[in-house]
Amino acid sequence: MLDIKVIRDNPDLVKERLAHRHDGSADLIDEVLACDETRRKNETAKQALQSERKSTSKEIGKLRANGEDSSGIETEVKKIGEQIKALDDEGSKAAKRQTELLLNIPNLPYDDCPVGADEEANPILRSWGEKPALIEARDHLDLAEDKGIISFDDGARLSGSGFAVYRGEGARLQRALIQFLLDLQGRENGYEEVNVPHIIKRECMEGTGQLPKFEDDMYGTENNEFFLAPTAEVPVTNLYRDTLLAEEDLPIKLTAHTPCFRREAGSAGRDNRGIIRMHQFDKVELVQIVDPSTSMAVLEELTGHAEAALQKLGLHYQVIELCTGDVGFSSCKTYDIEVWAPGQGKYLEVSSCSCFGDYQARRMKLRYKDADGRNNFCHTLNGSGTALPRLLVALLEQCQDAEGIVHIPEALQPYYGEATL
RNA sequence: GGACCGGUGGCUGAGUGGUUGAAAGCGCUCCCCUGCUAAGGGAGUAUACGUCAAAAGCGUAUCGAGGGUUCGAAUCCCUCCCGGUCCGCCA
Repeated sequence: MLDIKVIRDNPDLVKERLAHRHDGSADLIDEVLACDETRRKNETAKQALQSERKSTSKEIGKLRANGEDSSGIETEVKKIGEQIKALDDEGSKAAKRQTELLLNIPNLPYDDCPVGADEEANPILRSWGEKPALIEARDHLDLAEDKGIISFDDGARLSGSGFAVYRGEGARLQRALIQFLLDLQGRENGYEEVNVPHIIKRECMEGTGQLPKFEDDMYGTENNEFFLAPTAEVPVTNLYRDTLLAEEDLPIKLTAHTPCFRREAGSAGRDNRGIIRMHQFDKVELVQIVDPSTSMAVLEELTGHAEAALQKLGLHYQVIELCTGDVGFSSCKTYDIEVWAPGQGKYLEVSSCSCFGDYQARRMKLRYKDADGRNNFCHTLNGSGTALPRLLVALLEQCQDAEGIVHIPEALQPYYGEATL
């Protein structure tokens, strides 16, 4: 969440930056400030009374020890106690409201973030590779059906729409991609591979900013105490929730393969052909926890690591930057990597590489002690590894030949074991 | 799931209602002494928030978490969480 001190000190700047998001969040700032003021006023008054109670209570102790009468002071202190309680109630009401508001206010877009209203305004930064020359690219659904590798009927039988079953070579191909990605990021790029629970506590979801704002998009269990992870970013980043790191521990680099579960409420019909948008999909994630001074450089590095996977596979892609109106709730700066899907005739987002600044770190109390012994909030970065279904779409559609044979990229062959599918 | 025992500062560990934010030891930091493969002496050693232009200072809170009792709680009561051990169950 945003630092209340920053809001307090630069309310106009905060409002101006939030206004670029076009989501109404800037309007909440005045109420936050009002709560903050009430809270602090009450706290100061309360502390003065507590101080009085403390010293007077000690007097009582002395009087009693000497066998003297203390009933007069006792009623006095009791009154102070009641006043304290009243102030406390009012103060904590303001504090609660303040937190509630802050949890619903998004991160400030970084100051070099391109200003724009929506995704139409996202600039394309670069592209890599060439669109494969194909007279008529077949859709991944055609290819998958022909080869019998992905079944939506099976998925529907088990779980309904939005679920798929990968069979035979399809299951194996996806597994090969996962291992390829984990080895690339783990062994070559120096990330620690972790295997984490997929069912996680509410506080984890709040830590990384999925809750309370996006509760409807999550699968919950048991009175919404637990949630199915919508992305590995949640459990992986929360590994360090409420911890104090040493400066030399940074950066922490983690990679994980997990399934991701999303309700995708309200997104029916949008980009959802085939396996492009699923309720459950696999992903290989990258997370770095870094010293704030390095976070922008790390974002570039992280994006490079995600790009490296596509380059090794020889898949054509482009990198765009999200403008202020499109950048995610917790993110202050985001690059999206979009891979070319000829069967769809468009680019598909496979990786979203974001810097969250200290926004998540504040929510989850993730700090480090610097060389001067001061505690600071870390910056968290999440270079979304790669969404497997979309990668699979791109691979099938880009690597097909005129006969519908899919030529497995060389880098993947050791994992898949065949040259064609 | 059941039973019992625990959860105190970086660590070990005192402390069962009144100057205890917390003894002692260890560790760590700084200083002093000492010419030698070591020892001794001294000082310091949590975090958050509030107050302040800021630092210092001051104040408040924090002894797993949250409630309660009380003039006053690490200490008593309730709920929950976590750990250990034993039993049951189990991929």
